[in-house]
Amino acid sequence: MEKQVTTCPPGKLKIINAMRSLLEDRTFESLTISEIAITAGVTEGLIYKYFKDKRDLLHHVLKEHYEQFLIQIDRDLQGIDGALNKLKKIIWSSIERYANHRVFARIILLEVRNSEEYFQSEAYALVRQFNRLIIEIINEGVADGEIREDLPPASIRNAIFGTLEHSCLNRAIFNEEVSTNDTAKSITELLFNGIRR
Amino acid sequence: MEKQVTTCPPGKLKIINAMRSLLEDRTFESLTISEIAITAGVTEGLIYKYFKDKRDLLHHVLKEHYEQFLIQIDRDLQGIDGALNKLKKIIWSSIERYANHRVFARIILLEVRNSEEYFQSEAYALVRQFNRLIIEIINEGVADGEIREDLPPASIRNAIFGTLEHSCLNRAIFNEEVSTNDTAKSITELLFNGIRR
DNA sequence: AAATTTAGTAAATAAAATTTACCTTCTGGC
DNA sequence: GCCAGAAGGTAAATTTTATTTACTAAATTT
Repeated sequence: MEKQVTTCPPGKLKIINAMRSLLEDRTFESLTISEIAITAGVTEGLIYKYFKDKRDLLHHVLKEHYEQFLIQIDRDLQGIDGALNKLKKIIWSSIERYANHRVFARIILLEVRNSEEYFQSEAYALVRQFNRLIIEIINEGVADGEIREDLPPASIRNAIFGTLEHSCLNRAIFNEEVSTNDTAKSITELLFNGIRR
Repeated sequence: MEKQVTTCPPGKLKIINAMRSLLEDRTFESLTISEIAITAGVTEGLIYKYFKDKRDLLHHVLKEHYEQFLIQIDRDLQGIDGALNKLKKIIWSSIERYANHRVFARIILLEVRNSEEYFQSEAYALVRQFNRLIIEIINEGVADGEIREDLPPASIRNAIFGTLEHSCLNRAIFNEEVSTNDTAKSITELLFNGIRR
């Protein structure tokens, strides 16, 4: 009956927040455990109490971000009908997320995919979940005749993800501005109707 | 008058080859200088004689790969007319390169973009050069009426690069097979004509 | 033939990550 | 009311890696 949330110990929270804040303008590799500990105001040992290693902490931060992202996507999709409309909304929401959460964008686009452990992490499980959602929507669109049936759904998903990510790469790397509405509009237009005149 | 090639010292060559070969099935982060030196059959110090640090060596390997890639692209484009035909060929050539040169794909898709130094490297200068080529072709296509003029060229480029890269990500990460012809065909179809039925 | 550069080694140093041993406080069961 | 053990935390040692330094020996230049 009780709220079984097992509230996060303050030290752990401080570590996570320090990591988030340091990643705001530093690369993962350039951060040291000592630096993270100092920023968090805890000792280095405590980091290893809560996380297997530096990467595990990174994956944890990503997981929290991704959970928020999925919750928002879920909301955003409420009441939207039709596969293309759903994809359009997902494109918009994703851009919006990358544009306004640079740490999230940097972690997922630049920092995690180069390690094997990531693909065993809970964060990656969430990514796969999002992937499945997209594939479902594409299949729905093909079934309804909204989407061409001569393209492999995986290709369509790759195009959507790839275009989205590449469009936000300069934001993640160089901190360039991204106009969510304009970018989402161009991408949607492009992917839905093609570049051919 | 002489051939001014300043032939590469054998030790340097051995280091580069060791790096290439280790990256075949290991991530950059997981490699140690000591391991690279042993594989190359040289001492650790020699690596620092020729390269600023571990990353500098990585960038050098990428640069060599990218040079080969650009030479091949140049050849592949010979005699091809029309912006869409050129883009089609570039898509095919890129997929082919990623599919058959996994180390190249891994380095550029997974290992370099997370460091600031990369964007100062000679390797990145080559990437920008390729980028400009694509933009030129897109502009040519718009001018000729082959490509829609209502989409920003940068968006089109992002879509092409992004889709290409995402289509080869599973190849780079999980060593999954990629059929160059099928993949190139789907991507081209998709980007040229859109996913809408 | 002296002077300098080039290719290379071996050992020291520095910088990180990770582990270990320990201390305190709180909590549930007797 | 108390005590065993878990939970939160520290401080210092250890290990692992990257990087630097000081030094040969051969080749090249002058």
